[in-house]
Amino acid sequence: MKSPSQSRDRGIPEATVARLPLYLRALHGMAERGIATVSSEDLAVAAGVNSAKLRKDLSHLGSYGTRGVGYDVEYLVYQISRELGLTQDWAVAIVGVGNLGRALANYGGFVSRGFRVAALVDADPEVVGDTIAGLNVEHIDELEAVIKRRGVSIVVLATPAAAAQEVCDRVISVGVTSILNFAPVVLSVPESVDVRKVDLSIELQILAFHEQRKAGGPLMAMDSQ
Amino acid sequence: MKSPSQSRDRGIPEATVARLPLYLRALHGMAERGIATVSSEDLAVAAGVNSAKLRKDLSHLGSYGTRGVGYDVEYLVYQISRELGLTQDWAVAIVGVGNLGRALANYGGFVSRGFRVAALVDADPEVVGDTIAGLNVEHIDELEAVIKRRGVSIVVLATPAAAAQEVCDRVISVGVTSILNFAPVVLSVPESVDVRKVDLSIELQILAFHEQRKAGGPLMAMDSQ
DNA sequence: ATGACTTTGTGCATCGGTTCACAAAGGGAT
DNA sequence: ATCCCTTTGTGAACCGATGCACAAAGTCAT
Repeated sequence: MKSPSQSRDRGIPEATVARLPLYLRALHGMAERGIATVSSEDLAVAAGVNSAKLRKDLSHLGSYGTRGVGYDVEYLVYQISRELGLTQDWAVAIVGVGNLGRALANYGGFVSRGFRVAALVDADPEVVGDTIAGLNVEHIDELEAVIKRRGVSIVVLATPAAAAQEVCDRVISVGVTSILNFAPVVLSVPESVDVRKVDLSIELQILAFHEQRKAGGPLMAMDSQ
Repeated sequence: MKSPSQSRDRGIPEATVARLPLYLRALHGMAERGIATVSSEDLAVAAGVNSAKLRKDLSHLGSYGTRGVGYDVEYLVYQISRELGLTQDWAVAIVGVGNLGRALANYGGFVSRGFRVAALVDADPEVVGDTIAGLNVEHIDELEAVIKRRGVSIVVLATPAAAAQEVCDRVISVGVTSILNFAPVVLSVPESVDVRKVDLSIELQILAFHEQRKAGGPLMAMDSQ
């Protein structure tokens, strides 16, 4: 039984959660430029959203602004970081060290946000043993052992589509409950496991849809295929 | 036929558009396995959505199913492809040939969907002139010329954050209206330009949020699994 | 202190999207 | 043809998210 409760409501809407990292990014930029205080209007512009939405989002975390003044940049950075769980350090494993896996391993954006690439794993004997981004690539046979040994709690799947489900099952079997999937397949996982997916070709297809509409529109019979 | 305009209702909801590529992927898999006909229930499972949603989505394109039977796989592939604009070929330019740009250039998922990487562009003299994925890397000074010469209509930004807005402005100046942005910045563009963004670290942050909550939020309730 | 001014936090109307649940439409058997 | 079975397509209720608009709460100047 969950009462509305007078304290912090822990039921933060998904849509809000998805925008918090955006605010955080904008705030980091401001902190770097020495801005101490920011209004919802300015922060909204920097994050590319509208100010009412931003205020409502922040209000889900608590009442951290000062009326007539705005938000303290440092303080807000801390509050959002804490809410997102970025005040602790997360060990991430990347499985699949092809072009994409390599790019992810070298991507600076992770480290700067409390994420630490703690392991690289691949099946190809050609790359196992290589050092990428300062890390030794380990063999897929070691997958479970590596995950346990390094305390990995988030796994990034950058394998070929055909291998993704099996790797997924295996990491779940050793307790991983958060997966970021780049393979173009629908993973089937238990309820308790969180999967987010990024499909590069899907994004392009959505762009193509809109582009087509702009270029031709409904009554454009150029489609003489 | 229908009241307003006799043609297909062109107002397809965004949420539906975003799922069409998912259905398409599932259908391609089925076609390969020789499945001729599929029910909304089976297709929904394959695409990872619920069947009512799938039927409503498809109903926006038209009435392509047969009651009591299901959908013809080949026919549905064609209809969705056409709707998404994948029956034509799209020339894509990738700007920024770092780790990520390279990964994208080599990513097979594009080609297989009517997208053709038509140009690679970078600012670093070290990589300009290299051949990657069978393409010559051209200098950023040539950006506008290359885009016009190759008929590029979709640009993928894989540059450092600091360079993204300038490149964005320049490609827009030569008529590009669809941009896929991997740089962690909010691009400012005219109304008429479509930007989709993929931010790898944002996805991880969302996972971290949920992971933290699972692991025991502020007041851990410890329910007995 | 007081009043003018700024900006937050939120109640409320609205909108788009999801899900339910069922009538309508087809196939196949007799 | 008629009946039964399957599955689509969709009206309608529901649900979460968005955006407006404003009272409440603070700052600053005098």
